[in-house]
Amino acid sequence: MGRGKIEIKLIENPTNRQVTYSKRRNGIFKKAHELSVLCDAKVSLIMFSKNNKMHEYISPGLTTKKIIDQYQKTLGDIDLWRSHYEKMLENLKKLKDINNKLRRQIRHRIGEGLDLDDLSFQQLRTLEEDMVASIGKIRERKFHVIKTRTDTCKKKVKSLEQMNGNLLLELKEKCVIHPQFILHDEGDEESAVALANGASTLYAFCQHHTHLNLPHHAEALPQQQQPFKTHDLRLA
Amino acid sequence: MGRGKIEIKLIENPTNRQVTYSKRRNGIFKKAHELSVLCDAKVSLIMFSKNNKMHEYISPGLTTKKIIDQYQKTLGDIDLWRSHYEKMLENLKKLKDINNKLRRQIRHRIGEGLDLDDLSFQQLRTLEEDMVASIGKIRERKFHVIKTRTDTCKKKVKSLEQMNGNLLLELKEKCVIHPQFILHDEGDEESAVALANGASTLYAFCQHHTHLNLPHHAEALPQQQQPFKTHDLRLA
DNA sequence: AACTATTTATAAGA
DNA sequence: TTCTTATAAATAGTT
Repeated sequence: MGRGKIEIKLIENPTNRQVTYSKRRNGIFKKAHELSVLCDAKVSLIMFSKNNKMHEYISPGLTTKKIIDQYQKTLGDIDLWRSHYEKMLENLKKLKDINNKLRRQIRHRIGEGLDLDDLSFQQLRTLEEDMVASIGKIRERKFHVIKTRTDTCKKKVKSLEQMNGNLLLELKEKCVIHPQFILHDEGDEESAVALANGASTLYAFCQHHTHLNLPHHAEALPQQQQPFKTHDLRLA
Repeated sequence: MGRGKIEIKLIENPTNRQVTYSKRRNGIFKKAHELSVLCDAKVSLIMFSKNNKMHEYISPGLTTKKIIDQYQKTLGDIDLWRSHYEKMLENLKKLKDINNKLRRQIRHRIGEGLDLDDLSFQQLRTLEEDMVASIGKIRERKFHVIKTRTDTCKKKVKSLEQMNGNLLLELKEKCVIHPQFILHDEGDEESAVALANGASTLYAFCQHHTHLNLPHHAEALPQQQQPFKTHDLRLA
């Protein structure tokens, strides 16, 4: 169809080839569209020119993805992507199931009414026993934590007592050698002595530093270790 | 191009449509092939007829997969598949995270040593309090279950006692009116009396029927209600 | 890109 | 479906 008949073989002249590509591409797109409309067919036409420029036609109301999906469905399960995709879907489903089971288990352990309803008596007993054992372990750990912190605190108190005692002695010595260093504010010296004796103000420091949140009345107690001991008992 | 000009709109007559589809499909395939050869283009042409019959043309030496891959590469990240795929990967990751958190929560509640290590003292206390409360709820439920079963069992015992009493009376009456019905086997009559008195054999039935799994020594107890009561206490 | 002589595609009919 | 054929449409070569 043209001034002369042509042989169907590669057009060597690049310009000619490009022109022909352009013309025929339009022709084929037009025909694809006519086919879509006339026969209500789904058509996907993708092409790449020799210089890899892409052009596509797709029937109205469709996406290339839809066509390709249908294509792959038609060809069957050879498609790698699809199987990969479906494996992921399966995986997703499994994870969701496991999640639900875990949630249910937690709700059982929390003791949520509706969820306990589907446990048998025997299951309830087992659950209870489990939980008692678990609480035991948690308490053990709790005691371990508080023991460690108490010990650390005690050590700090001792070292501070020591340090303060030493400072006090040094201060007194200095006062003897250089009387001009004697403090005029008696209050200051009193508190220094108090510190050296391991007074309760040290507890305030200790509490603040370790975030133990002891009950307030504990600050008034004179003995060093008692607050922790009573606290321990209260928690047990 | 034909005997008459046609309007480009759906061909209503199915036969005509099918014929046109067939002819034009061949035409378009021929053109696609000519384009491939003349211009060394890569062409993928996939179509589905109205009745979903598939036909495809692909340039010589290519596969549809190759074309589709190139198509997706060209479209780059707009690609629906890829984004879908990546969304799924994200989803998968999230689910796994949730899973791990749930597992960790359970391990905390079970009291697994290594996992308790990363809880603070305050967290341990809260966890312990939670668990005590949960155990309370579980016990409540357990008591409710056993109460229901005990009640049901009691009712059954009563109704069976009643029934057996009645049967025994009826039997005795029959023996008076029709002496030929007197049983020759004394054992049978004895067990009938025993049943009427609500003997322990009823417990055997009751236990089997309700799956209470009472401790064996309970069968020897003479009082009706004691087994349940002691069981209750033992569990509490 | 536009023109146009020719080839090609195809609608309708058989 | 396939063949035929009149006619519409596409396009090769030219401008």
